[in-house]
Amino acid sequence: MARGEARSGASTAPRGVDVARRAGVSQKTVSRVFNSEQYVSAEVRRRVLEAAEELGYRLNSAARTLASGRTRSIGVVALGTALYGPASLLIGIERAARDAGYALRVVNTLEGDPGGVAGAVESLLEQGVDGIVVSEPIDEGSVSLSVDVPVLVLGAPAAFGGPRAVAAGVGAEALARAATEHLLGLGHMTVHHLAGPQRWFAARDRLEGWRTALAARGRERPAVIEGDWSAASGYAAGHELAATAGVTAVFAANDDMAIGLVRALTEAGLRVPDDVSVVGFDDIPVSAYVTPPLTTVRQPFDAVAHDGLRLLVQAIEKPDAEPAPASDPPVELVVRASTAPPPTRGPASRARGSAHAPPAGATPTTG
Amino acid sequence: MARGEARSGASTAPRGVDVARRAGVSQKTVSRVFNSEQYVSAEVRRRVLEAAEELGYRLNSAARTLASGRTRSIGVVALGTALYGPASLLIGIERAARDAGYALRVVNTLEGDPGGVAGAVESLLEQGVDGIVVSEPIDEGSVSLSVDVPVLVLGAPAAFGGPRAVAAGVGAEALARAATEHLLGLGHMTVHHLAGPQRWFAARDRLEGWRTALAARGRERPAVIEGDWSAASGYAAGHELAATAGVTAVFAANDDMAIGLVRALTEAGLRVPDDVSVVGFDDIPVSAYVTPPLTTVRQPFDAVAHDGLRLLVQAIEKPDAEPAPASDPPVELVVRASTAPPPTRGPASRARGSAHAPPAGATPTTG
DNA sequence: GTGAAAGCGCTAACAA
DNA sequence: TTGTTAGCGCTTTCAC
Repeated sequence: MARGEARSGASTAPRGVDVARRAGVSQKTVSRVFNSEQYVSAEVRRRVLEAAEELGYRLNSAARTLASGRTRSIGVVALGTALYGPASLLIGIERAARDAGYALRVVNTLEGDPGGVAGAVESLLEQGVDGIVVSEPIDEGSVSLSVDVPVLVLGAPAAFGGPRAVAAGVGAEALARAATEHLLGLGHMTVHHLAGPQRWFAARDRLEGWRTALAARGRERPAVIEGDWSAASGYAAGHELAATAGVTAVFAANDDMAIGLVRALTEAGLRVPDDVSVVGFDDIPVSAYVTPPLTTVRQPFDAVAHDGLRLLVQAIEKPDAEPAPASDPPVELVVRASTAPPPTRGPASRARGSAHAPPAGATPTTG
Repeated sequence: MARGEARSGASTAPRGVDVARRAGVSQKTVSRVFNSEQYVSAEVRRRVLEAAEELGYRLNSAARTLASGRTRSIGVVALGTALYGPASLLIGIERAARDAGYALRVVNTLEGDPGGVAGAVESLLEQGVDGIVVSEPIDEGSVSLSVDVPVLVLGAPAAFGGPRAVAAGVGAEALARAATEHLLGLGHMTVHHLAGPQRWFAARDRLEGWRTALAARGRERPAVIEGDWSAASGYAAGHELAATAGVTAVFAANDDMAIGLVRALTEAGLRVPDDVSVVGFDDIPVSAYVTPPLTTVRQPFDAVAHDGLRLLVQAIEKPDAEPAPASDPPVELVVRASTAPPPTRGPASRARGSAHAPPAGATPTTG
């Protein structure tokens, strides 16, 4: 059947042979030009490019994939891109993938989705990808994935992605430790922790960092309150903490919860940071402008996405090379106005209902 | 060359014929089963499925695409997924696409990217997509795109996506009008507007809604301040507005700017809402927990993504059918504590440096 | 209901 | 430096 006839699916788009005919070369030469292979004379290249331009030629990626076995694309399994962290990570991944010459296929797995991560991976495999990024997964208790393409796990143990997976992370544990140490350094006897949902590896890492920092100083470890990342859960936790004696410092596992927490404390008549200091996690865009401006910790999403993708691309293109270890991302604590030394007089002296003092400026201080 | 030999790219994955052989049928029958075609006996279907299961067979999507001309995937051009609106929209698009049986290819175009939207579209076309979603584009002054697949434009005029494009939107103009009317209804003589960057269609729509609401009541239209969506720009605008006489109500084009704005006003000694009322836009998760809880407007991202994708899929699968018009999304104003009637005494009576009264609870009131 | 044959548009291997 | 040949694994068409 001739091209352009009624065969459904037959498109009218120009093919390599059309360009070849027009340029007076073989189809293979057109292929060479579009793959930037060597051994094509400048003159031939020019003619091919010109012919392609005139025809509006575009490589057919399905044909390419079928013939070469390579898709030149990377699949991403993302969870809850509504959250600041995962969303930021996705942006970094997209950029890094594009820079490396890979297109992106995205599957979102909302928490509680049937099939979960495994199902998402399966669907990516069906679409055809050269590698897979599992971004900030939650622990579903499933056995590790077994796939035949390289896997990069972001923000979780490499083992999560199967035996041959590589991993990269924001170093959440070190960041959490820094946040906790900042509070201890201000003189607080201990630090309470408002944790994220413990099904998330990201939440566990932060808890672990907090625990480590307290242990290093031999401090008492108060009971952990577990939130769900939302400001609403931070708010609920805040009311709970306000009713607890001896709370002078709280490390929240993300900024949203910290903001809800601050609000609840304030409503309960506690001043932040005079009575209670609060540290968040993420450095979301508004955290410098809430009242008081939030001391928080900034995650190096770009660096992590970039590093991680480098590992993944290496695993795809040079499967035998030893994977270079991911570099340790920098710890960046942003000190603003929600933290201060503990109150010198006991909690009994807390002035209920008093308004808090005008906080310091919103300009972040990096340390 | 036999399968499994050294030809690079030759994978060892089972093919349709392998399944066919095992099930004792032809390869075509395997294809029928996996495409849910009719005219396959239950017994044959069962055998095929069983054989496929045993072999771990998976359809090869590149081969499918090449043979059928259909990719079963949709490309998304997203801008600045770091922002709450675009990120939320992307989640909705992903879900709607998956429900419709399409995979997603995503290209991020950061503002100022060379090539911009046109370049992103070109790269999607190269990857192979059956349709394209342009999500919340900015006006780059480029002529409209001309592509040979259906285009859905989200949050901008359909014309932006070319002659045959369809469009859907959050109804930002109506939402902005509602926000402005809420303030006027409280008794404010006029409402100032802190606009988003006017290269964004989304920002223009909000400005237009504000303008319309003022015009409808014949009110004076104050000079517009243009921000860049960030809390920092809202903060700068806030200091500017604090120095302007007669400002009693401000409508900010998003919540981040509103939060920065509130902070600047507060620092300048103005109380929100006693001296100045502020309305945001988006209803970001923390807006209920900042001080005071922010009155804002909620965008129906899910509904829009869903509706829009329905249009796009229809354009892909039934190109000749008349596109059903997108339904008007609901207007949802969330009234919290950042808005109140204007101060009865003149601005001169504003108590500089006084702390603001404890705001009302953070529970949203929908109206 | 099922099967055989002919491509889809490209890349791999080898020849010239 | 360029061309030839043979598939990649499916879907399509048409025959049975």
